[in-house]
Amino acid sequence: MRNKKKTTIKDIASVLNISPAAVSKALNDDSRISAKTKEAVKKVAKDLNYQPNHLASALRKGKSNLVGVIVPRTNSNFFSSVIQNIEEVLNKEGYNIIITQSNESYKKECSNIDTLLFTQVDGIIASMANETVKLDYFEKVKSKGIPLILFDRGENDLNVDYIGINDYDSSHMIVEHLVQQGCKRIAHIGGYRHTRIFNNRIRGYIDAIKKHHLPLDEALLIESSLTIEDGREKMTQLLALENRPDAVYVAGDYAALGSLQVLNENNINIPNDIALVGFGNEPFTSMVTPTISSIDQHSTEIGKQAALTFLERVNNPEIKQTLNKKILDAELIVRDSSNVKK
Amino acid sequence: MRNKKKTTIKDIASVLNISPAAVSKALNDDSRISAKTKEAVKKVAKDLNYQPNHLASALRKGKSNLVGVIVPRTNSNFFSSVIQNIEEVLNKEGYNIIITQSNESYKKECSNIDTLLFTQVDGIIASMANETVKLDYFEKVKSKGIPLILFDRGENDLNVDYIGINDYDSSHMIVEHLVQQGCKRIAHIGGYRHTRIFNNRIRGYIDAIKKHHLPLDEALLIESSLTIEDGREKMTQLLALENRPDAVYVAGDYAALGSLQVLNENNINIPNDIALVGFGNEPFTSMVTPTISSIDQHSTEIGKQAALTFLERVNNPEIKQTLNKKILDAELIVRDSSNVKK
DNA sequence: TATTTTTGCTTAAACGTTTAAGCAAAAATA
DNA sequence: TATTTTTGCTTAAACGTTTAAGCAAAAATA
Repeated sequence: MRNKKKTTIKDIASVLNISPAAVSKALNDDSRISAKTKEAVKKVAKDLNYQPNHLASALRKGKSNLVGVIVPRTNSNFFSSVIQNIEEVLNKEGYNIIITQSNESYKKECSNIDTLLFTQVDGIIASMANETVKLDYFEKVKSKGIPLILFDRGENDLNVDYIGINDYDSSHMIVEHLVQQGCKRIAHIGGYRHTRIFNNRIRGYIDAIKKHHLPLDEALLIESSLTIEDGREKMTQLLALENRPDAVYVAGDYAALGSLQVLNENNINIPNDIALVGFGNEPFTSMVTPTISSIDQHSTEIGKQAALTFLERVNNPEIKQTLNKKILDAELIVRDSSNVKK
Repeated sequence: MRNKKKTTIKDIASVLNISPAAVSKALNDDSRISAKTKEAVKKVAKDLNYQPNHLASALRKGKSNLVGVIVPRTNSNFFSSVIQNIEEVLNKEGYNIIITQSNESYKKECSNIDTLLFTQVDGIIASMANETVKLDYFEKVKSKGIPLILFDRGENDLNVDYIGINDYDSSHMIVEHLVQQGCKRIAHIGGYRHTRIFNNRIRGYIDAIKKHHLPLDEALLIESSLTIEDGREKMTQLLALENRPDAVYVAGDYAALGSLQVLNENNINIPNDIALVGFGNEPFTSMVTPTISSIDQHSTEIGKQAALTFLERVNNPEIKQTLNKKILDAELIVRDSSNVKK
């Protein structure tokens, strides 16, 4: 029963003795086709198991109804949640998404962009790889004239839509919370300064420290790749100081986890000896011992906003893309690692 | 400088005063085109920033060079690693992949299949949703005549290629390990029996228990959805027994984590009072306290094999698809949760 | 009833490639 | 030198849709 030859509009047309054009219009509910014909066409289409050829219609219409999504990795609660929400919004509007991952590599990101452009996507929603400094490939997307929406990891210089949280304020929230817990020497294991969001967190940290008249010690501000391993290393480095911090704010949950492991291994009481706060609210922060306080980035909202922003762009192509930031407030989830008991 | 009008083969042809056909052949390195012409064409293509229109070539060639991947969720180390390896192998052969997630829902899985078929993928590599019992949509893929490759969660009845680990033997490995640790009452929180892999784990558990002449108590064998929450619930249920188990083998790491939380909350010593083994080797198993022993499913190898199997199918379309299982041996990673100290 | 508008289609071309078939010129062979 | 083969292209059609333009018949309007 295997029907290798695919049913086309022409097959339906010849069954009903009408033109292929009429079939196409009937299937698309054109107002100039009679209800009777529409019904007949749809019945035959079903009987013949007709599946429209997306390639042909996309080619003819110059629109693929596909949206490309690029994330550093899918294996993260934040990104997979953003993706899920992008998908939900876009599916309703007849778009499908193609997910690709850069694995934090600039080279992979470039090849992802090429792949997506090659597939003729109608737009790209992306969060940039850690490695990415050169913006040439993203400029290429822009020059194609299709919408480019960035989230979380973006870049002002691209002058496109951006959805993210307020990293600067988040740092303030964290420092304030730690001060309230009685901490007086707060360290920051931050991300790479060249990435805007991490730079904002660092700036927020510095300003908040100044605001509260705490010591702003160079040794307490460390740049990191924010992997588990690097979190371990940087925490070890902090413990080696003669004047140890009494709180550490880590700009990523994975690095915070590495830090926590080192603290536990050294029998340091968390949060009484050293309090710990992470960033990202990954599920494991509430699984480990002690549970880690962290910043929730509202992935649901970011995903929805990214999708809606794309829709607005694609439906109003006459409006020129400009820098357009939507900044959401983040939320600090206080857990055991920074909840000093009285 | 925004060049809205895309460069086509015709543009290149008119610059060089040759036919579009010659340009197409030059770009595809056809042997009947002179080196001189090829060079000229490639230079002009680059100058005009020519990007081939994938839709047109796919339509004409009847081949999209896209492969669809369906996973229950991307937010899992196992699946994201499988995907990464599928991608690596297929990219080298000129294929790109489209990732979709079913969120363990049958309905979503069906719509994913429709999307992928609509996009004219050349094949589908999938791991089935927990919910899926009816195979009609997968039959639809088969009836299209494109390769269908299943991994991890598959179904014999579909008679297609399958790559997975030996679940039956894995259960034996786990029970044997627990027996060696001195455990005498081993419980199993298993997945849904209707899913083949979970059924195999259950069968393996039962046979291994019999083999070692241990008590096969109905109360010790529980079916579960294997979420964190359900793991908590089922472990609570086990603790309520008058004759508690001294070891619990959980068929999924998330549920194992829920179980671990309940044990910790009840101040039960792991592994001395109750030993615990999970399944899947998710990264968090080595992050929690105590670390959880688990089965590694060789995601790298599964991804590669799935991709290679697809390539073999697509390059040999004349060979009829039949049930063709590639079963890899899994590996038990022993950690603190089942390492009884002497 | 004569004219205008609407309905329900058809015809033909197009989207941007690829490819089978063919042909003249050049090169190789006899 | 005559014949055959190879080279390097062109021509034309096709993949499966969509859509602008058009036209006859039916319906609405004057």
